[in-house]
This record gives sequence, C-alpha cells and structure tokens, in this order.
Amino acid sequence: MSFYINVILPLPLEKQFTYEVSPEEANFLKAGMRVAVPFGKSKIYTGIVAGVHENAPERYEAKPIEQILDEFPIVTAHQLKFWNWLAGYYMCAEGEVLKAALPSGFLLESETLVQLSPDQEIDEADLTDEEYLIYEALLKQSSLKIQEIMQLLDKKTVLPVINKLVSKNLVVVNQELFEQYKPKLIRYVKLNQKFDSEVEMHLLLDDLSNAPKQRDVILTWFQLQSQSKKPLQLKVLSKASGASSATIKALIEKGILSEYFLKTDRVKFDIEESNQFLTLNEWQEAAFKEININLDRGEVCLLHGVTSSGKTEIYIKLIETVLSNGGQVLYLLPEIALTSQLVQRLQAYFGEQVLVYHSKYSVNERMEIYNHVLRSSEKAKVILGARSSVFLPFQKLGLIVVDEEHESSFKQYDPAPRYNARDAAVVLANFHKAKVLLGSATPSLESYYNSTHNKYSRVSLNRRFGDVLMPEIEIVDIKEKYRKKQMTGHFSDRLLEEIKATLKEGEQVILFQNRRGYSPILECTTCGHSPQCPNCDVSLTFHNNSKQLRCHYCGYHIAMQKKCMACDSPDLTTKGFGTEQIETELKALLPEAKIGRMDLDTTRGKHGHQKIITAFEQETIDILVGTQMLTKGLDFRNVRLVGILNADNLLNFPDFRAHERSFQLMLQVAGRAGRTQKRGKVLIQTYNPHHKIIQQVSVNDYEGMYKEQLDERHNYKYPPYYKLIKLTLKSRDYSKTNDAADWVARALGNVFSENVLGPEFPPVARIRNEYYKNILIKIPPQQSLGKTKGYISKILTSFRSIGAWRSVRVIINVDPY
DNA sequence: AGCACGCCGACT
DNA sequence: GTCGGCGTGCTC
Repeated sequence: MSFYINVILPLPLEKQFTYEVSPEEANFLKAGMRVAVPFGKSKIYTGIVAGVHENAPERYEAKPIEQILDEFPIVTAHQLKFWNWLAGYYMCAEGEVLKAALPSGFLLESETLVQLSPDQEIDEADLTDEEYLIYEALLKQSSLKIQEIMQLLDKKTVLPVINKLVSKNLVVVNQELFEQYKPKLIRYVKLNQKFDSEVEMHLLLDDLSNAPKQRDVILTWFQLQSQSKKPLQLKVLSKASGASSATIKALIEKGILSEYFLKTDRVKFDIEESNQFLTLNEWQEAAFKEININLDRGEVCLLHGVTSSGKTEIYIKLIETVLSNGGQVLYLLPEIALTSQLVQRLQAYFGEQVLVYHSKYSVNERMEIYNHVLRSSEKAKVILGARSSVFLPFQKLGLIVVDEEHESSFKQYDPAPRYNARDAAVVLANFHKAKVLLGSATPSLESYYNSTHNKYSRVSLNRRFGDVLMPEIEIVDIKEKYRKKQMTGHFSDRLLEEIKATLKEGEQVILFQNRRGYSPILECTTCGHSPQCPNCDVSLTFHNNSKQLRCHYCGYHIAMQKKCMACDSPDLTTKGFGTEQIETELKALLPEAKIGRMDLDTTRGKHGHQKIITAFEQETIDILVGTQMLTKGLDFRNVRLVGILNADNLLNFPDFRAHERSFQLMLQVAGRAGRTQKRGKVLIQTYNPHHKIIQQVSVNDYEGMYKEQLDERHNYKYPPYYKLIKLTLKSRDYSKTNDAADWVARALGNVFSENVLGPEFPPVARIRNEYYKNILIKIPPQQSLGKTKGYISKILTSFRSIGAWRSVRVIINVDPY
C-alpha cells in the first residue's frame, strides 16, 4: 500500500500537487506541516501538506518528497479552511494565499550551488574563456550561486555553460536548502567562578593594578552585579565601565571573564508599567454595554463614534473581557495608523501580552511573532496588526477589532490575494466563533448599510471625550479669493491669518494636501511640452530636493532639464502642486515658522514616519504639511488649526467612491484639530463651496452623506447594492491588449449583458511598457456570487486556451476598492 | 512563478 | 554559421 500527500505550493497555480510518502512518513505527517518537495526539473520548494491519503494519481507518477520540515503543523486547520475560502472568494490560487500568509522565512527555496567536482582532472587549455572564469572563481571560493555566475560572466543564460562544465566532470551542482531563521544571540559576560571568594578577588585586583582599565571593568562588574543578579550583557558592561571591547576581550582571553550567549526575542518593547485604571465615561459605558449585548448575540457590531469620542477605551475594555476568558485578540488597523502612540497605550494597559505585526518587521521578527501566536504564548494574547495579521495562526481567537474600518488600505491591491482584511476578518471570526467589532468615525457605506439592514448591529457614540467641542469648520471659496486677488500662491488670506494667529498662541498647524499624484510637473512655456516617462504614460514629476524628474510608476528618473526637450526653449515652469511646493511657499511666507513635511518621500525607511511624528509631538515643528498619512489615528494635543488646501482634487477623483472618501478624509483630518478643551478650527479651501459633500463635512452630517450617496449607488448600480469584479488585462502589445479585452468583454456580455462595463483604458494606460485595459462586472443583488465567479472562471479558461492571447495576463480583483 | 525547449535576428 | 533573444508549455 502506498501513501500520498497533497501539497499546496507557494506558486500561482490552481492545483494542489500529489507526492508519494513512505508509510512512516504518512503516519507522521499532518495537514499543516511543511515539506520540501522537488518541483520541475531542478527546483525544490517548501509546500504545506493539505492532506494525507492513499489514492494513487492515475495520469502521472507521484514524486517522493525531499524532506519533512516540521515536527508539528505550523498551519492550523482553521487557517487551511480560511485560505481555501480566500482563494475561492477572491479568485486566486491557494498557493498565492499561502505565500501571503506565511512569513517568507518559513518558505525555504532551493538554491543551485556550483562546486568543483572532487575528482576533477582538467586540462586548462581545454576550457573556453567563460569556463575558465568559472573554474578560476571556484579555486578561490568553494561554491558559486547561479546569480554570482551570472554576474561573473555578465549575462543571463549561464546554464548551458554550467552544463558543459558538468559534462566535463569539472564541477558538480547541488541543490541547497537554506534555513532563513537565525535566533538572535546576545553576548553576556560572567566572572570566572574561581574569583568568587574574596581572597581570590583581592589577588585579582592586585594583579590588575598595572592594567587600570581592566581593573575598572572588574570593579564595574561588581558594582553592577550588586545592583542586580540578572545576567549581564557585554554591551552593558562595556558602556557602564567606559571600556573598549578590546579591554574586555583581553579579560576574556586571560580567563578572568568568560562570555556566553543567550537566545533572545527580537521583538521587544520597553514597557512603562503604568497599568492605569481605566474608567469609561457615562456615554462610553452605555455604548460598551450595548456592544456587549450585540456581540453576545453573535452579531458583527459596528461602532460609529465621532473622532475623539474614546473608541479606544471601549476596545480596551472589550479586550480585557476576552483575555480574562483566555481568548486571543486581533486588533486590526491600517498600516499607517500603527503608530507607537496606540502601541504604547495598549502596552501600558496589557503589558507584555501585546505583540505588533506588520510589514516593516524583518523576516526573523515576523517568524518569532508567528510562532508566539501558534504556541498561544502569553506574549501573544493581543495582536495589533495591519491587514496581513489575519493570517496569523490563532488558536483560540475570541475577538477581532477592526479600527478605522472604512480605510481602503485594508484591501490588498497587488499582488494576489487581493483580499479585504476587514471582510476577511468577519469570515475568520466566524470560523473561530469569535466576536467582531468594526469601529470608525466615518464608516464605509458598505458597513453602515449592513448595519441598517440587519446584517450587522450598530452602536453610536456622539459625544467627544471630555465634551470637547467639534472643531469649527470654515469654507473658503478660492475662486472668489482668486478673483479678488486675495490669494498668495496656494494660500488664501483667511488661511494665512489663521495660521499666523495659531502660531502666535504657540499652537500647532496641520496642512493637508492630497496625495503625491498631484506633484508638480515640468512644462515648457513656449511649446507646452512636458517631459514624459519613456516606459509609462505619465509626465515625470519634479522633485526639488534631488533636482530630478521622476516617474512614480516605474522609478525612471533623469536630471532636471535646463532646456525644453522638444523646442530647446529655456523657459520652463512647474505646474501642479504637491506637499513639497506647499512647504517651499510656506517657508517664504513665514520664515520664522518651523515647518515639517510628511509624505511618501520623507517617511521612507523604518523610522522615518516616527521621527516626524515625534518632532511634531515635541513641538519642534510648528506646521506639519502632509498627505493622507496625517489622518491616521494620531493624537496631537496642541493642534488648533487644520487647513485643507484644495478639497476639489479629492472630490473630482474619477471613482464612484470619490465623494464618500472625500467626506471621510476631510472629517478625519478635521478630527486632528482641537483635541483638548480649546475649540479647534478647520479651514477648507475649495472652488465649489456649495458642493454637497463640503456642506455635509461642515456640519458633520454623516447620515445626510450616507443617504445621498446610497441613493447614487443605487441609481448607478454600485456597492453596497451591486457587487463588483474588476478584470485588468495587460500585455506588452497594444493591439493584443485591445483585442483580447474586446474578446473577454464580449464573452462576458453574452452572459451578463448590460452588467459588463468596458473595456476601458485606465487613467494610466501604460506602465513599465505594458498596456492595461479594464473590464468591470456588476453583480446584481439577487444574482449568485458563486455562479457568477464560476462563469468568469470558465470564460477566462477558454480565453487562456487561445494561442494568440497567450501573452496577455488577466488580473482579477473581487470587490475592488 | 520558474525553467526548459524551441524558433528567429546580430555578431564571430 | 552560432549566440542569445523571448514565445509557449509544464510542473505532482
């Protein structure tokens, strides 16, 4: 009797793959364990066992596995079920989910290593130049990676050369699996035991009288050890004694000190144990009770609480209840909102039970967190994380909190799986029988709709904490201001007045300018030409601090041009305005003010973001100019004024959600103003002061916005009434993309008739020399989602079987955001 | 996704 | 004439 396992491989392939295992292996292997398996001619991949069985495949011979990598499953049954659901719902391969779900460190891949063969005999004259280069390199270095050989020979196709060398018996190739995880070790020092007695100790100190530095180290060691009996880190000793590592090394070599290593967790925080006692105010208490009733009924609950109403305290109370019942808690929030402000708050309350998980952590750090969650360790009771934390191996998940529920960044755009973590969380919670609380000051229409149609329950919180007043919102008509010549650059006289007044009071200002997309482009005043990216259909944008023209899509960049590239005229201007230009203008207008800028350019790197926030918190910056990032859960006490420089480029965005988003964004930005007793002020500059959204923002009318937008969604057949699936076709060939898109649209149209929109070129139709075309499928409320997806899959399968379209890729995006 | 096999243009 | 480009097909 033979045994087989089905394996999910981290590749975009629909199928699972079957491998043969021995009876012993079959007995040992469980679903969720990792195995290394050969795949194709030469590669070894890490796969996850999906099941063990005895059904021999009929059409091919199953290969044996290479190696078992785990003693226990690292993927739980819940996770496997969840992956399967995600792959089905978001129409992607399970392998793609796997790749997104596991920290990459768990997925070892083989690497081909080339080494000199042990019994090689060669005639150097018999080698070509390239072969000789490899041979020579191998004499110096025992093994070479394919990559290294590619660099060495400066070409891509190196395998033929290697194969020739193999046939000449000069080299051998090996597949090597690399374990990526390395525990972090910290150096500790201790005093050799024989100096424990006082006599020996004095002798030692006498001995060292000629080596005062070493003597100091020993004295420091005693001093530190008298304070605490904990193991002493070498780093600490070195710092405390002011001795160089050479001095300590000398002591170690003399056998006076000895060093040893201990494993440590990479992910650690300095926790200020304050354990404040948390009391809810009357409104919070009422909301908390109501939420509990809803959650206990098994309903998903939406908490609609205005900015600064103290939603976090309610979350904390809920988390506390779940923890006391021994459950794990997942606290999801958008990546950019994962600021240390919130982390510190939770850690102050829950201490070491809180772990943070997001994409900026290293592979090793993520693996450690994953393992903590898997073992259900004490450190992993509360997971605070961005969207990918829905993939952690929860054992007894009791509660999921989705904060800032309306945020579009919960939806993954690229690569697959293109999942929405908020929606996935609801499904995940269902598998675990866990509770779900969605929270936002400006809920998404979808969630609010669900909460008014008995799918979710809803609790509202309309009071700001400490009864702080909502900021006063003033609309500035800049069309009028331009006419009356009351504008200086992009600033109206009103905005400047308010900024000056605020600064005079020693308070801070936030200025909001929508996204980088509106960054300045270069334009020739003579012929109107502006430099384009050679690979994408966009104008290059001007970056002042690097004096470069850059493409945001492909990274192409050239130096700033002195003359027009088309007509050689030297008269060039920059058009459009970004945060950088606002900053420049502001510096000229208010030379004394300290101005900071926060956008993608200034927040690169692990701590870039944090640095600016800290500077602003500590009030070394008076005015902060920034993009979307500013809106996210930051709590600055001293901000009085928030300025939105141009509300129109938000409103005019070509997307059916543009109005909803503008409303959310403006209210969220406004929420940054006046979080203390003094009333904040918000200034919105716009060309359309009578726009409904602007009016609704100005009086904080969520209900009004909701009703009106819902009406539009209904009339134009958009979510939450209709579901959407977007297909994007892309290829290097313009006409192929076009023809293929027409073919797919027609095929879809045969089934779904008027509910197929397009094909249409996206705003940027060419990126990295690939042409794009979109097709949108609208799914009416009564139409079965499953069946619809089935049809789409079928059509795409026949599409892919047409030879002519082979080079056209199709990207499926379910519930595009 | 990778990687091999297989068919056409720019170099020895 | 080959080397090396990428189109196409397969991977248990």
